[in-house]
Amino acid sequence: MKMESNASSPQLPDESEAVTVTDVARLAKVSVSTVSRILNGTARVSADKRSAVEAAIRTLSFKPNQFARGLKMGTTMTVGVVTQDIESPFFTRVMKGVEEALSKAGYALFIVSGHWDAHEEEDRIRLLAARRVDGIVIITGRLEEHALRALAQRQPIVVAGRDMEAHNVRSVCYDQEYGGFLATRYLISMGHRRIAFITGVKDHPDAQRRYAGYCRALQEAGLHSEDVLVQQGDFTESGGVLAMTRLLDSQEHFTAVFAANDQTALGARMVLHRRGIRVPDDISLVGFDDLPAAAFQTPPLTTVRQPLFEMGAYCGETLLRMLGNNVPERELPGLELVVRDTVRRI
Amino acid sequence: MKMESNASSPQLPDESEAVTVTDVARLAKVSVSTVSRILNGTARVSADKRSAVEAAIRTLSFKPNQFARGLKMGTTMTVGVVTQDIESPFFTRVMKGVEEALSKAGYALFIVSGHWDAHEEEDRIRLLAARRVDGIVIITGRLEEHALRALAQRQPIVVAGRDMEAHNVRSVCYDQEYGGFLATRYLISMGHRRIAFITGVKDHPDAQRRYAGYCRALQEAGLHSEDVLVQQGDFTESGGVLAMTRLLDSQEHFTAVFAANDQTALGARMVLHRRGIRVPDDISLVGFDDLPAAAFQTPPLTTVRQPLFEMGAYCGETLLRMLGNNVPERELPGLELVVRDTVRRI
DNA sequence: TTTGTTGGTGATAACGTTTTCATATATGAC
DNA sequence: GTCATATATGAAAACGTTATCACCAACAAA
Repeated sequence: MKMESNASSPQLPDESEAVTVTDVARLAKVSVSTVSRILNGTARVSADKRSAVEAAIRTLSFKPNQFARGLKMGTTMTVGVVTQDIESPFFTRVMKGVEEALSKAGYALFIVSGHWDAHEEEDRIRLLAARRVDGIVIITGRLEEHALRALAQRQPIVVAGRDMEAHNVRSVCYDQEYGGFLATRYLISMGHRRIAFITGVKDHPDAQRRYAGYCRALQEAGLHSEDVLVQQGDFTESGGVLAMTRLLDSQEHFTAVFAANDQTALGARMVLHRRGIRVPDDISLVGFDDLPAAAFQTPPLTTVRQPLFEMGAYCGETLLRMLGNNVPERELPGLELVVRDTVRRI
Repeated sequence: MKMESNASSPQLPDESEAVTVTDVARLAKVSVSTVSRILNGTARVSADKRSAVEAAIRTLSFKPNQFARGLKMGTTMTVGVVTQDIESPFFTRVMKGVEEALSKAGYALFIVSGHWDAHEEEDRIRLLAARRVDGIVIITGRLEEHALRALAQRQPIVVAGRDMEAHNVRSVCYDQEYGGFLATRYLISMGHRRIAFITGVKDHPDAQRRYAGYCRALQEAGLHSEDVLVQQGDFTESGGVLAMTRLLDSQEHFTAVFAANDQTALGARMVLHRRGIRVPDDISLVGFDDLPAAAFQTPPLTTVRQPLFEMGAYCGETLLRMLGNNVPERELPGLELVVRDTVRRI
């Protein structure tokens, strides 16, 4: 059966459906110009012709060919979204915000993934450019600033999770240092003194800033950070598993762990459970991001909330404005500590 | 600053970059036909002209306009993917598989979301059709079969998580009834007799099939399903919370819960934790899907694994074949029980 | 020399829109 | 009744590609 249908259709199923404005015009007994005018509301036409055309459009179920339109108008009503991992809850949360803002305005989204590889990322962005997208939203990419600047000559770019200003480039980001500070200060306020830290991806700006916040909070409390309590993670669950294992095996004493993001915290949490160490009774844990899943952990995870969805929506709306749409600027909520059940007072 | 740049650019940043084949032809001192021939390898051209054209393309950094090409050729090298929730781990796992298969073959992905609303879903699919995508992958949509059949006249469709056969339509799905059976039989084999079930979205075929499997396993063991132990869920965490709460409040006795998917299980798990009920010591729990997060729950969740990524890749490759590409057929692994730590023998 | 057969090339006609320009008709002012 | 002025319409020219056709060499076969 599969073979049969496979062989039988050398893909011309739509040939019967090649309905164009000319067909509509012919059926409605008007010129193509008139049809186009009605389609775009670009001039007034008499009521009778209008209804005739609308009827024709309906009976033929005509949809204007976006390619022809894009070719003629130079605008594609399409924007590209660049992510690193189409599956990561962090990225999808932001993407959902972007989608919300843009699809409402009639834009379609090309979603491409750089898979954390700068080379692949650049490649994908080129693909977007070749498809003449009207704009691009990049979610914490790995591209250099100058590359971004060059890209921005073709179409406006908004980048989330980075701080840069250039012609045709806007950016949104939260104060990651402050977030790290917030989490650590909270742990200190709950009586913790020896606080371990599991870092994010090496060299990633966000990871570095959160670490800086951790250090500052320690310092302001008269404590000092100890290298032996800082372990390298990579923003993934399994990275958290590895780091937590090293921490435990080091035999160092600590009463709390601050993980650079929620996924890392989840990995760490699992190792603790495996070893029979209770959270928060034996060790306290705080994460970062407040992913939707954080609230459903056992126990629910205390974490620093980044309004990711709002950030995505903000990006989308900013792009819309750069594209000439009139969208009001959105108030962006800040970082905020969400206290749940993984920290104990000692 | 924002105002300034906002006002200054009524979006014509690429006007300087409007380089076409004509420009290339002029610079290389050949005709546009020759340029096109070189671009597509559609006929042989002399070596000297070829190198001249290639040099021109490089110096102008020319990228053929996909719109013009699409208009002329009727093929867009674009496929649409329709999901219900761009953020749900279930959908993103499948999507990642689709992306893997298709982007490798040079296709770009339009990703749209129906938000669980049949009306919106149809609307989005129309949008895809207007953009003349070469094919569509639908992940467990809500559309009626006849609507799908109509859509398939325009372009080939592959639908994941449904079982239907039609002209220009392929489908992949797992035996959900068997999955439900597998989970329930396992619980029975571990000595459980009173097993609660939290269902999925009402009327959703998968949800119904899993329930059927649950009933069959019970029956084959000489037990019978009791309505009071079956609670309505909706495939989300909060649905699981609600259902579990009702179950507990009903004062019915049961020793195990089978949740219609992992997200539901997570919600249920949280309620149990809140009430001080231990898993698996007091109550056993099994989920469905084996989402990446399931392994990182505490304790790690016993569940029925659906190879979602593989299913997505299979869909992508099937579509590729329907589009005339020569891709070998992939062996699709079946459902499988993944035993972790949330079920206790009694 | 004539005739056919290549292999390489350039004009030019599509593809399906939107937009400009010109034209016909109706409306009013003198 | 003539002239200006809207108002509605259609013909035709883009947009940037690819594909068809026709052409011109060059060369082999007669």
